Amino acid sequence: MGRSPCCEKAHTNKGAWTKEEDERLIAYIKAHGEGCWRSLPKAAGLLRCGKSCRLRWINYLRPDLKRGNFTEEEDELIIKLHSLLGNKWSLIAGRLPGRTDNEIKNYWNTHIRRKLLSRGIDPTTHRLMNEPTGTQKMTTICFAADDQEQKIKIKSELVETMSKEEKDHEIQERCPDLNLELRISPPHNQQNQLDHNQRANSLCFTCSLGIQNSKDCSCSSKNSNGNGCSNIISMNMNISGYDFLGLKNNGLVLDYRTLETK
DNA sequence: AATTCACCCAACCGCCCTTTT
DNA sequence: GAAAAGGGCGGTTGGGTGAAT
Repeated sequence: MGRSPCCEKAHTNKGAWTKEEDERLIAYIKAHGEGCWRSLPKAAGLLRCGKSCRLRWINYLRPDLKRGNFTEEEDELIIKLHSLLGNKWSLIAGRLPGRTDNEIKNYWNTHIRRKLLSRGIDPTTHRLMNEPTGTQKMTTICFAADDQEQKIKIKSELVETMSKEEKDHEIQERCPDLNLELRISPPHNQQNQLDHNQRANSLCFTCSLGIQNSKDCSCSSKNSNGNGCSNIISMNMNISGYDFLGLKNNGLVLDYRTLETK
C-alpha cells in the first residue's frame, strides 16, 4: 500500500521562495512556533508543501543560522566528524552551531572533497589513496586491548592473504591505537592527581556514544559512586583542552548524545 | 559582446523511522 | 499488530552566476 502524498502538489508553488513567502513563514513561526508542518502552509496562507516550508525555515530562515564562509577549524572538524560518522550530515551539523546539514553537505561536495583529493586522501574512506588495498578491513573499536576474545575476533576479520606475523602486528597496531586513555591522557603523575569530583563526572566511551547500560558500559562497575570508568575519554582529554577529535574544545566535553540534538 | 563551461547552493524527491490511530 | 501520518534525512537536480574562451 502506497503512502498518500504529503500535500496537494497541484496547488502548491515550487522553486525559489519569494520575499513575501519568506515573510509569511517567518511571521507565522514567530507567532505559533515550529511544528505541524503539514498544516502550516494553509494556516500561514502559503501555497507550499509543508516539507518545503520546513526546509526553507531550517536551512535558510532560522534566526540562529551562521551565514558566511566556513573557517579552517570548521573544515577540519567536518573532516574528522565525517571520518567517524560518514554521510550523517545532520549529526555532523549538530556539532557545528549555526550550520545546517544541507549547507555542510553542499560544502563537503563542493570544497572538502576536492581538498581531500588534493591531499591524496579518499574522501569516502579517509585513507590515503595510494595505500595498499590488500590490508583494507573493517574498523573495530577495541575497548580492552588484552581481551583475548576481542583479539580473536579482530584476527578473523583480517584478510586471508596476510601472514601470521602481519596479522599479529595488525592486532598490536589496532588495540593500542584504540587505547585512548593511554595515548591522550596527561602524564601518569598528573593522572593520579585527578580530582575525585572530575572522575565522578566522567563517562565511559559507550555512554559518551549515548549507549547507556550496555554490556560495554563500565561506568557503574568501577567506582563506588557508580560513575568512574576505565575507558574515560572525554574527561581525560578535556584536561588538555582538546576533545577526542584532537580539536581544541575550550573546556567543553564532546558528548555524542548532543549530536542528536539540533 | 556572445557563448560555453564550471561551480555553487537552494530546493526537491523519495525513502526511512517514529509516533499516532 | 497493522496502517496511516508526520517528520527527518541523504541524494540529486536545476537555475543562477562568474570565469574562461
